[in-house]
Amino acid sequence: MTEGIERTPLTRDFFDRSVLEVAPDLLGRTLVRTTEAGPVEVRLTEVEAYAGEIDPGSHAFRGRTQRNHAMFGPPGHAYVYFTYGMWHCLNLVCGPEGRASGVLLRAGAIEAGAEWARERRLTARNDNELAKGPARLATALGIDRTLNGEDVVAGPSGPLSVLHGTPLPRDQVRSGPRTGVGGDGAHQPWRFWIDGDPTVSPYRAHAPRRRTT
DNA sequence: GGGAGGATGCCCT
DNA sequence: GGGCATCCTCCCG
Repeated sequence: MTEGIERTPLTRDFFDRSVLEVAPDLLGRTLVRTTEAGPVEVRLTEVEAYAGEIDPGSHAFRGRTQRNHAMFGPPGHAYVYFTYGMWHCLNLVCGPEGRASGVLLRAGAIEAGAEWARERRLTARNDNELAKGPARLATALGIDRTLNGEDVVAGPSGPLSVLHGTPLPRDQVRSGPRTGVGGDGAHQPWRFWIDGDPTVSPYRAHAPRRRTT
């Protein structure tokens, strides 16, 4: 049982950088969610960068609103949103403060507390599917809007924190277009994932929804 | 394994 | 009232 740097939290400075630096650097890091049920740990395998008010794909593109205000706050905090009437997704706010940039956590591998994750993700056919997709990741970790604005670098005793995890060789990082982003933001290669990892979610290009009667 | 379509509620215009 | 940084089921191969 080695107590090395792997188990120490990331610092505020880690997040106080450009989102395009932070996003790939989050791969391989450990996200810890602590509830009364027990802690669940996930090793991040897929993320997407959202560059705030200059990014047509970002929730902050049209400025500050009641929903997205957490993105405009200091880096190292959570931005949790509710979507499609059913799902939550988790972002980590990056610097500098006021730019409203953030990283969407899209997928990961459950490394501890899998029994709690399985209880929340009854439709998962195997453990690779527990956190394969942003809403699945949030569900597996029991994340909802009560965590919006939560400090994730305050320390491992909080409800949500990010640890150093295992360093990832740079040549294992791949990048490509973001999933589900259309319009002017569609072609930016701001999705990052670990090459060949079985927990990375399938890529789906943005498709406009057809009208339903 | 993959494409189509429905679910479902909140936010913003 | 339209659209959503999605997921699940059904159906086809």
